[in-house]
Amino acid sequence: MARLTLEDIGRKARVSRATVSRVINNHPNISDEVRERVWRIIEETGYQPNIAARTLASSESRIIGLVIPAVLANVFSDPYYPQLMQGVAAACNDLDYTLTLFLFQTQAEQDRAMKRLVGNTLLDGVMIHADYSDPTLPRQLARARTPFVQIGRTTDDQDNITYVDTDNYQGGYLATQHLIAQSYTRIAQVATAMNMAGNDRDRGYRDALQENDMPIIDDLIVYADFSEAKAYTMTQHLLEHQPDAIFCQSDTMALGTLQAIHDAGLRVPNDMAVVGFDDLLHAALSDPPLTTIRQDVTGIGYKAVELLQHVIQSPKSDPQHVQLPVELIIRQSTK
Amino acid sequence: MARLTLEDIGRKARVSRATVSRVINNHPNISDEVRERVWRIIEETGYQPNIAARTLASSESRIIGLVIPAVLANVFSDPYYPQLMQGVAAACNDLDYTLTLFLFQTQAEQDRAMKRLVGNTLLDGVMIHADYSDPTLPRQLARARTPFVQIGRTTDDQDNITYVDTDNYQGGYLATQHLIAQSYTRIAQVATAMNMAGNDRDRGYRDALQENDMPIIDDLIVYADFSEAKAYTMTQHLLEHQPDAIFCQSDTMALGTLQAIHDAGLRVPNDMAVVGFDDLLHAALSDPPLTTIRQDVTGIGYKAVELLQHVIQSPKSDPQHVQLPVELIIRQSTK
DNA sequence: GTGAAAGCGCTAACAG
DNA sequence: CTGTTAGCGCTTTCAC
Repeated sequence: MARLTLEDIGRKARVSRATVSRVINNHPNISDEVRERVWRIIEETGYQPNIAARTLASSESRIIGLVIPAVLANVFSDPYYPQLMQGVAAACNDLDYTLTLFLFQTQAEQDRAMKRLVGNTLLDGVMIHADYSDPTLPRQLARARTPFVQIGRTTDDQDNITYVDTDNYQGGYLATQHLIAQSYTRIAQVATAMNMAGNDRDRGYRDALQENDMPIIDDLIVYADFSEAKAYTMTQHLLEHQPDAIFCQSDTMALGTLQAIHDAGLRVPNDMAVVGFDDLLHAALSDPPLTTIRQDVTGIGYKAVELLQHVIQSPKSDPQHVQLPVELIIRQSTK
Repeated sequence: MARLTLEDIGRKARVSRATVSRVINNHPNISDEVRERVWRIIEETGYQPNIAARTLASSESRIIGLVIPAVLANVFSDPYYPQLMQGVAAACNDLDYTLTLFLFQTQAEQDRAMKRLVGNTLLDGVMIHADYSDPTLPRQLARARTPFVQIGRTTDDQDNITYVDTDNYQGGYLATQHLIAQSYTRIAQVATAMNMAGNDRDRGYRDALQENDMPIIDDLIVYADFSEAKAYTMTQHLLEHQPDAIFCQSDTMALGTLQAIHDAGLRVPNDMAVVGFDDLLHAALSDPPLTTIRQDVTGIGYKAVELLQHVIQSPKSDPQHVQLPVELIIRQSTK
């Protein structure tokens, strides 16, 4: 059987195609009787509107895209992305959007697919996952007037862009404050460079120290680009300067740090406290279980869709900047 | 500026809209001169065809869907899904499909969204991730004549359905054969029930034993529904029957098994060998690193798209059943 | 409150 | 080889 059209439903319900369309789209000014009759036929027949036709006529598809750029896709084994996508998917289900996923592993792949993305009349809008410092995609989208929101930030100026992000500053601050409260005095940091999340966490760390009149000691700050191996090495350097606590900007790095401390013959938390960031990975399973900053990744995904919906509906409204709260999770790696 | 249409390009290139369409769709019988002129204008203007219009006119969208049903989404913290999606995404990029993702967490969510999926004129086809025994979705899709392929299998009869799957049988066989080759004689199994993957792995286990004239001992087979905790408990029972090796149907369960063995005061691999399955999770990081069966999850995702493309292009052709090879990865949990 | 009719931008015969 | 024309199935004025 060929697929039903509005015309067919109209015929069966003895009304015009236009009326059926109105019923489906909940227009006012339809008599209850007709409305009911039409809905009954629709249910009976299992009629489904043709989305392409609807999109063509109304230039609204209720399809949105999630873009995960090449640089980031490598990290995809991390539970971060699955969680993010769960949040995005949940919001799409709730708000009746269909989700398209653009996942790139190489820059070449991304460039090739960019066209499908940027000039795309099919998507009502897109969410792009941004970190590190490449603002190309956001710029292209802005130029093409495609509504979009950013998840995370680039180091670029972001004032005119709507984004959701974890409150990284607060995370760094809380972690450090917690260590200070436990009377640690030489609080080191395993940081990351060249990304906004890291910058913000670092600012939180510094502000917490300063507010407590504690010095910021350059020797107690090392950079480890998010990898466990690098964190291991850098922690070894750190130990020469005798910290009594270490704030790691990610749980993955904290694992390397824990290992380095262990291999140096020191005990956590007795000789050295460690705080991580994320509470995604093995934080609870590490030895000892890691005190860390939990970020609400699912919430970020959900919020991104809500923001995008807003941008789609009111393209002229002011850009919004949402920071989702973080939470200090105290386990056994600090006293 | 309003978006360009075929008509606009035609005007600029001094040809009809139909000709432009032909150029874009690589039709033969276009003079090289016109072809070149049209392409130049397209490049210059950055023209992008309207996908909705194209879909409406041709009833082909080059959009496909990936469905991950409710039961499975809970397990989403597992790196299995990210890897699968990487494969799917890579294939979509290569084959020029746009990917839509349907990710459900609850049955209610799924039911509500089902309509968007099943009668959907927008999707050329869908891949559904199937395991456990719910054949509802495949049936609905078949009824709606939506081209689809299955990733994994249900316990339902699947002869008339195209699917990709890991060669689970071979995995169970290889794992067991490896243990036999190492001269273990009382080889136990931590299995899972009610799912095809588990059934197949179990068959491989049994066949390997039988081919080597070794008895299948019921007391040496326990069931642990994929969870680490359950595996821990069941392994404790197992130990009463003095196995000298244990094949676990997943790495996650193997972690529980390792723990139980450790807590019983036994050493791996000296007192007891352990083989896992997946090589996804913490297999290489466990203590000791786990001998396991590696499955090519990314490959599964990639293959699923290729199969779907085939089904879309030749709906009448015979269903295909693809089993991807597995690989025995030997680490320190076996001698 | 409902119908008629004009398009949305494209593809695909059918002519020539 | 290229242009003309008729839809694809829907939304949306504009009448009544």
